[in-house]
Amino acid sequence: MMQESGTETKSNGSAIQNGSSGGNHLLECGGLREGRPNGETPAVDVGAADLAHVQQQQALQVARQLLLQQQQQQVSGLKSPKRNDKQPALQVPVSVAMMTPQVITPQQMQQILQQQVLSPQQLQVLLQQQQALMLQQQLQEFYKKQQEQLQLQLLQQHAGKQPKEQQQVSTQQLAFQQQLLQMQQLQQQHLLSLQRQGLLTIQPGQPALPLQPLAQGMIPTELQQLWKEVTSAHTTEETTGNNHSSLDLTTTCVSSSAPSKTSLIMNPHASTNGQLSVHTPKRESLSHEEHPHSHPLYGHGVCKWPGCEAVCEDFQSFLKHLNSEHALDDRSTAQCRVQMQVVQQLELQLAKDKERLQAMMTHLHVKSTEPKTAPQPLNLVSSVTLSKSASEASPQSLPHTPTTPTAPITPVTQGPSVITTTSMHTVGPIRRRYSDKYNVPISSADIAQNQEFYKNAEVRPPFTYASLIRQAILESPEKQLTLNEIYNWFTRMFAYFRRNAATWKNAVRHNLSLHKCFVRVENVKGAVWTVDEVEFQKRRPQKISGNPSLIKNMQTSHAYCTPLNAALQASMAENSIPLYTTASMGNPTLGNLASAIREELNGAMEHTNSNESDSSPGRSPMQAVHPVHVKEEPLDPEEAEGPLSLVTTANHSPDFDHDRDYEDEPVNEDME
DNA sequence: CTCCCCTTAAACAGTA
DNA sequence: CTACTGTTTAAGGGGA
Repeated sequence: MMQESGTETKSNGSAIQNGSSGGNHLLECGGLREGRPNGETPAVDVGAADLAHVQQQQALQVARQLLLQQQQQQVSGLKSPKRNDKQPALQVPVSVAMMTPQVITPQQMQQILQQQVLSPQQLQVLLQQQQALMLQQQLQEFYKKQQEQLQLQLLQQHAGKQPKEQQQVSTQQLAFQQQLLQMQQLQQQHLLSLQRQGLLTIQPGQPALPLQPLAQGMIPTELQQLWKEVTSAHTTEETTGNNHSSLDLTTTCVSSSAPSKTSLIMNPHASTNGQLSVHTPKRESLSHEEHPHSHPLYGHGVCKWPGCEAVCEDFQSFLKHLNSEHALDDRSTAQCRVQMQVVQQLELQLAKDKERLQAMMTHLHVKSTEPKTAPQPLNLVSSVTLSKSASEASPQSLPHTPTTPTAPITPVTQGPSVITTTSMHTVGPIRRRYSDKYNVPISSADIAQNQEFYKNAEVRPPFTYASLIRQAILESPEKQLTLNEIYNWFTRMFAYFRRNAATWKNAVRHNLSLHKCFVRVENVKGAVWTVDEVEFQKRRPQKISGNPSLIKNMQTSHAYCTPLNAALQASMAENSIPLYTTASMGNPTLGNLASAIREELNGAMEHTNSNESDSSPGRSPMQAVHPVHVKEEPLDPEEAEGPLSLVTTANHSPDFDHDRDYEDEPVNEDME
């Protein structure tokens, strides 16, 4: 107000300005800039617990590769201090291992990962090598199986039981054989090209690979995928008689799969497949039984093509949909690339997080299974003190330190994430924004995990400043915080905010001033900030134009959520993990997640029936406002005051020392 | 393309 | 004077 001299209509202007809003975008999208002062790219981070199953198989491969490499190193006289005796049991030739992924148990894998011998970059490289190798192996194996299958079918055909069907089958099998030939040729070409690039040395444990060839590594999988479709469709056809779509699909795809072009086409399949060794046995069952719905892109009656979610009644319609909507075009190609990135980063992230978790547990000497499943959205309060020491010990510590279990305070955390982030970004020429958003940690299984994650990982939280500020305030016992306390909450809860203080603090102040939902309350000792929930929720309805599919909307309305969601859905579906889009509400873990998302980012729903049901007079955030109007609506100036009651009354607290434990920052908490 | 939201930067004023 | 707190404005990016 005091500034009236400078610019007139200050106060008015702000009021109007604030009237609108309703976004819950995350920092992720808009926020980051390459040119930032300290330039730490907000990271790639996903608490990938949800993907654990999916990743496990992949991790097994990585682990194996790790071991092999280690062995080689050892042979050549390099230090490998931490290996244990398990290796002999693990040194399975890759090819064999491929066929029997179970050779290495998850425990073994974890052990390997725990040894932390490799940096994230190394892991990534290994991962890619592994993918290429694995694809190769799988392809070969697949061919064998296919041929066997064909033979079998041919034999059966000779036996000739039902002429009609068999005739159909025979024509199809002719096509199969032709395709098989084609594929074999393709495969050989591919093999050659791979080997030419040095990508596919048959010997394991080779040095770092260029990243790009990975795309080509997908080709075998693509073919494999095609064949899978063929077989599944084939079996389906035998019963349904509708064979055209599937056959067309495959033939067109195969024919169009000129070595150069195809590399990108089927990447989503490839990615999904590639990391799931599970498919190996699955394929088998596929060809024998009827598993029409086992298509990686199809599940729960929905097309799982990232970002699609089209409803397909049955598998046939799905195939049609797939054919028409996700044909070979620029968009699909781009999506495939994105998906590829997603998978890569998730894989990497999982490994990293496991590593981190292990280090954390080691550091804290905690039992490995943490029962804590925070029922609340983002209540980090409980465990704050615990992690404080660890997290704040070193904002940016060494990149990668094999943690000795005895180390008192181990810098387990941020280094890797930062590094990987940058490396990932340099890797993918693909739209970086996407990648960033994909890596929003929403994926982690529960909130608590996210909290820990953010405390330690220097990853930008996917929440707006407003959401975070609100969270900070609501978590406080008095529902009010001083600016400095808010600062401290930020630094305490998010490793990311332990740097660039000037920037984000400015942003915090800016948000406090800008948003009506934050109310400054004069106090004896100064001023505290409170949250006007009504105001806060006012922003929500705009986007979530209330309707039954609200949850879904909310997810799609969050940019960060959507891509990741799509990616995760596909992955989770593989493991029959309920999607939090649709089924999450019933699921304890994912339900938490979903509710957290809602709480954190939208606030609307949760508060309607819980917190603020009383303070929001009869206007459900959803229905109250029509989609758009809000913007210019010059909301009456007094409305900011009305609901205040719920907080203002509490602002007596003479000192907030119980809430301010700012060892972390030299800030002036005791300024008076 | 436009509108809106969010973030970031920065200027500026008041206060301790 | 300096540092902190608050308020505003503006620019730029991204999503709808």
